[in-house]
Amino acid sequence: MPNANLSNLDPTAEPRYITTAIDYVNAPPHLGHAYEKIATDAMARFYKRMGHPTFFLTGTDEHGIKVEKNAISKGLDPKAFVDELSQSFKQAWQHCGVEYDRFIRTTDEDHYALVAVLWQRMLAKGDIYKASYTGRYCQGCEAFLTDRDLTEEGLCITHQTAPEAVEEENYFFRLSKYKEAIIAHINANPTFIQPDFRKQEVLNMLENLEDISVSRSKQSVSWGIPVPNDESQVIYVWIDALSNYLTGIGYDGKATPQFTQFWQTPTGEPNAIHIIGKDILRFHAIYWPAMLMSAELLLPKQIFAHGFITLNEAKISKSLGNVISPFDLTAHYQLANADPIRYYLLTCTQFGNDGNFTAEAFKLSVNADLANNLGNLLNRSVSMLKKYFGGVIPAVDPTIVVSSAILAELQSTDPLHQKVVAAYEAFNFQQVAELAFARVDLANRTINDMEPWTLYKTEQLDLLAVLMVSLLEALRVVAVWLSPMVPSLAVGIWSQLGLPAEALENPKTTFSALLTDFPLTEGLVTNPQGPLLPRLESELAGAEAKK
RNA sequence: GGCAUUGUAGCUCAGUUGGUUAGAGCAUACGGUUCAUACCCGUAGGGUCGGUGGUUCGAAUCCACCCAAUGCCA
Repeated sequence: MPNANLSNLDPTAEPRYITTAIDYVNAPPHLGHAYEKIATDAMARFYKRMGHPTFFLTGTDEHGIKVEKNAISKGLDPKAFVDELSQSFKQAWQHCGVEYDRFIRTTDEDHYALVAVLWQRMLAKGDIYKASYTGRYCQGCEAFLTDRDLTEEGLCITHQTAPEAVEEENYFFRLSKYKEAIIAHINANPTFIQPDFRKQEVLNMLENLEDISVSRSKQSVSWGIPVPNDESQVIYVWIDALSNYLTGIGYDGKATPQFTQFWQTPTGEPNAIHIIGKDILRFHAIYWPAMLMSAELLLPKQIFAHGFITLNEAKISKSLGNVISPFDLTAHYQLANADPIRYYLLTCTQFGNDGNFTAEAFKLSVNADLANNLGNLLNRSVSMLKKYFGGVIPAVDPTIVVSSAILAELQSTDPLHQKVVAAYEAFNFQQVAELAFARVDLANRTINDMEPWTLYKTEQLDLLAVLMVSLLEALRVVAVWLSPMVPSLAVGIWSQLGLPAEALENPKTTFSALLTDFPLTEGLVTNPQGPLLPRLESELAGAEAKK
């Protein structure tokens, strides 16, 4: 039995609770949804490799008028409708190698229970009160519209008409009460909101803060969690959706062990890291902390607002008809797995800024880095080992490594490993790749400089052996470093090196274990399997053609 | 209109507290190599660091103003 107190003594045992936003199940997942899940997955994998007890939550947001309308228009019960769509998100994440610890749905039973508990606690605190609300009512929908249901021009998406202002009685949350406390918290915790420039935006938003409506009448929206003790009202999106982070970590209103470990720690040290899109920063940086303060719970450690992925510089949207799914891309390029997509999305931009996907840039990036530099290095290295040493790791003379600075560097992990870790900690996937590929480049350069084919012909087998092992060692380590970003490719490298792929495949095997416990020892039989990743030659025929 | 962010080679970006000839990757041209996925290695061209004016012995780096793009707020 692990002892919670003992584990607290080890800094690497500090828990990490990392979450994505939950996606609204109105349409199937596309590249934009995938971007956030992949980045969060890479971070979760990184934390696990660092030895942190880590919990990675993602899921779907399933209530609201839009889902209700869509279900009805398809002749489906809302639950049946969301069951299907939610499933499509799960499948997409499996396809993308996104390995979450829980997939939460706002229609989950335990979530209904927690939302009711939370509501009553906020109510008891005096933070929820009834008042009249002026909503935007659409005649066509026969319902009040939310921000989600409106176009950028403020028109109803389904009917393209302007909604009329109608008054109804709703419950309100005393958001304004927490204004000063939130400002103080943001100022006292400089990394609470990331990237830095978003912090000022939030402080700006806080200047004019009003209470928010947190319920709707049942006549306007029936598909939602009912307000406790008031059958006429349904809980509106904020409390329902944001509290998924509490349900997801096993909170039921009482201090469960999991909740105590990952959220409400005895030390008061927060662990939760919310990865969200920049469009919902307001709700996470203001509404959510206020709700948590009201419920007297700890605030998250950090809220990271990432940018959007555009497609040929255009926003991905159904109305533009440029929606591409991860499935479309892997099918089109006949990819064995989604790692090339993961690699491109993670490195095409600094995490936090917007990124752009184009077929050309995708092809260049994947071919140059993954196929040419990395894949070809593996291929040429294991091929030479086969040719020169029958594919078996030879004995090496340790004095040769010491006397050759280049070979020593190829086999070293310090200080590069520390830099890789620092880059991950900073969500800087670009830099992780840059550092890993510096090692790949060094290996390729060394091959050219030392000409192993000449060493073979001139029978300098001792030096040749050290060179070959140094090259394979560089590959072994690069695979470890890149494994949070491109897990399948990393496993492919280890498998060709004859190393136990299942050790690398297991997200909980730590960096230190991977680096030290699985050396390339004399007699190890490698397993050449041809190119790690074929070069992408085909052009993306166009989103519309793929549908 | 208010508050911010960004503007560095064809493209994507690094440039720490101001200090030697402004860097990387990709792309382009030429050369080399042959173990390898027409790969890899090397060399070269290419930038008045958005503009103007200041501070300084010295500014991409600090200050002021202006221009452009973007985000949030109103």
